[in-house]
Amino acid sequence: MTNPPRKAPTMADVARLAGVSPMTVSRAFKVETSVSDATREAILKAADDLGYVFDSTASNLRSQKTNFVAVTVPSINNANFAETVRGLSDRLKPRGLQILLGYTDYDIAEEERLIEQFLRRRPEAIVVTGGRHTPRARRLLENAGIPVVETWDLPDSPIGHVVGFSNAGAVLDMVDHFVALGLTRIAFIGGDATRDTRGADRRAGFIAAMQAHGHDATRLVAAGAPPISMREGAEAMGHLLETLPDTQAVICVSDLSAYGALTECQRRGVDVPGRVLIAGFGDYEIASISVPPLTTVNPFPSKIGALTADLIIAALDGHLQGPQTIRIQTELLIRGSSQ
Amino acid sequence: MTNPPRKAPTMADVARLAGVSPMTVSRAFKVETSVSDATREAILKAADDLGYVFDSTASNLRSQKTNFVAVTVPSINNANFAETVRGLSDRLKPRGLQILLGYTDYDIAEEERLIEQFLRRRPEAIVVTGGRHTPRARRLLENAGIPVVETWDLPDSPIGHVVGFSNAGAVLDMVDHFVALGLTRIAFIGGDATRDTRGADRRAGFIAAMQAHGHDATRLVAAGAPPISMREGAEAMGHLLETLPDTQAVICVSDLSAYGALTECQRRGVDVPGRVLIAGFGDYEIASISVPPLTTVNPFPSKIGALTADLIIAALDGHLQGPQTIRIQTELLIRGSSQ
DNA sequence: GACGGGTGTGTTATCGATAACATACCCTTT
DNA sequence: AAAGGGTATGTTATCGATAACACACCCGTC
Repeated sequence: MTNPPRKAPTMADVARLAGVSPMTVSRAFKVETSVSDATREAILKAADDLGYVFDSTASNLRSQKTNFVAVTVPSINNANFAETVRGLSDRLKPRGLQILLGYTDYDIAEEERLIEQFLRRRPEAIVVTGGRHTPRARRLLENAGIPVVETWDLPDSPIGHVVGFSNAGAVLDMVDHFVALGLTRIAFIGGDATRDTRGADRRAGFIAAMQAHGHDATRLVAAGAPPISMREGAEAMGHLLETLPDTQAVICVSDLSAYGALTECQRRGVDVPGRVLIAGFGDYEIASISVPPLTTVNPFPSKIGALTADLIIAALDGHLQGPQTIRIQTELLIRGSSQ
Repeated sequence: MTNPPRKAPTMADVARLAGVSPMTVSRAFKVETSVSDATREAILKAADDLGYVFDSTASNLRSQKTNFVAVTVPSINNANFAETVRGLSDRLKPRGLQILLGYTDYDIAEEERLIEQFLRRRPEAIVVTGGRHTPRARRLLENAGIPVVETWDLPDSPIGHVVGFSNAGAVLDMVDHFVALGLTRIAFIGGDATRDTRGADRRAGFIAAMQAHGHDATRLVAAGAPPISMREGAEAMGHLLETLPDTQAVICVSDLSAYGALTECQRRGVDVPGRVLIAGFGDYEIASISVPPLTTVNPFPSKIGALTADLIIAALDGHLQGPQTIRIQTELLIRGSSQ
């Protein structure tokens, strides 16, 4: 926008100025290639003088390598997924791999579109969130010919690699905690099961656990379409307090809705944990800071990212025989909101 | 990873199967190109049968268009910046433009590296956060030959376009609010000025405003290196309450630290707003949900993104003569934490 | 001193799509 | 019926870097 639109210099221009062949220029821009120090220095100087900027698009085509890793997450505005992306990115960067990030808005049709877009860019690997996809998306991933990693879940029939945890299992632990406290009237606040599959798994885990204990598993509050955030949690809690005021404990699909629920109790003068116990999911920062702090589950989001990166690197190096499934052990964090 | 690693089919393969020339296949994959319905249908069918996936890398090189827009933000794990990215992305998507997102960790040296990486990929435009860059980064942007937009700030000497607001001005409004309430002992909690320049501008605005009113502008609590989040806000508030217990109001660099400060008061039994008033910045969701809700400033992050996208599209269409500066009007939101 | 191996550099062909140009055909207009 | 314009398709050359191969030179070894 700023400077005259003269045509950008190419390696050939740099080569001419430095008095070498284009191939030597190409080598000078890579690390660990055999170019003498003097030659490389002269080339980099020439490149700098010309204002040359390396052109990846040409490199990508010829070398059939883009150094992209495609990543799809449900939402970009979510601390949990952001931490996973950060974990991924930080560990891929030293390998020269760059993340191509997209969000699906919790919509598998949108995910399909995104996956197709991304595969056209010829990434070295692709990471998706969750194990539920459209049939076409699944086919695209299966035929992509690159490492595929499904995260944040343990799919029944994985496409390739998996780095995840049992959403249902984590909530089961949570229910056990409440039941051990002698509680029986426990509710679950979550979003539409059709969209957020991890949320749906958590709800399913809640129902299964309650039934296993022989307790009523019908105190389910639907908080609308994902993302379920603080406001939705507050509204759902208000609804719950009005319709089922004898509820003893509430498990929320995430810490954000749990925090919303907590504030709604505070606004209505309902003591937490005195009259109602509250728990969330995700170990967001708010959960450890709020007063009282929130009981939650830590799914180690950045660890998911880091292990996914390790898997990708191992796969690209050919160090993997078959598809790997890495199961993350979640941690139940009992805090003030439930004791 | 899943299927046999046979070589991926190209347009030539599709063309052969469909009985047309590669050029016609190319046309069939674009919208609004003259290909008969019958031919296009046959081509898409052939492509589907072969499992052909369009190869952008070749297209990018030949057409000299990548349809990338590069975007750098300080942190990916920040709701404000995430909303800006979302505003950008949602409006660029219909134009077929894809975002290449990277984060700098509030470090302009890292920003320089990122900008260089991104420019190698030949984006159509580049968006950066803030107006402070290394000299080399600035030079790279100036010579990139593509539209450049600086956001979230109003730089003194912009590189190209700007979509931002006055961070200092917004805090000035905030100080006026507190002074109008008759308060004089007002503190500011923020991070290291050297890294987060927007935070530094807010602090500078605080100092200038206090001095303009003739009040003491030295109640500055340093909360460490960015990102300054809830925990840092709580720690800083604890420090403040111990060292300057007569402080009447606290302005925090963001809502996250403001919320941390609020909870620290609650833990210590210090009434907000009874004994201390608190304000934040950014209008994060927590600010409207917390009890009491937080007084804050709405900088309209998604609007910044949307207007930036509009600017980019206009620039790419050649509808812009010179560099544009769009000034966002921030909104002061007076809430329970300060009244 | 002949040989083997490493290092630095050059030459040629190529990655896969598409811009630019060319052409054939059909339909309308006068 | 000839001219003009639009539509559908084909041909050729090219985007800019680099893989693959070739080769010259230097060093040490037996």
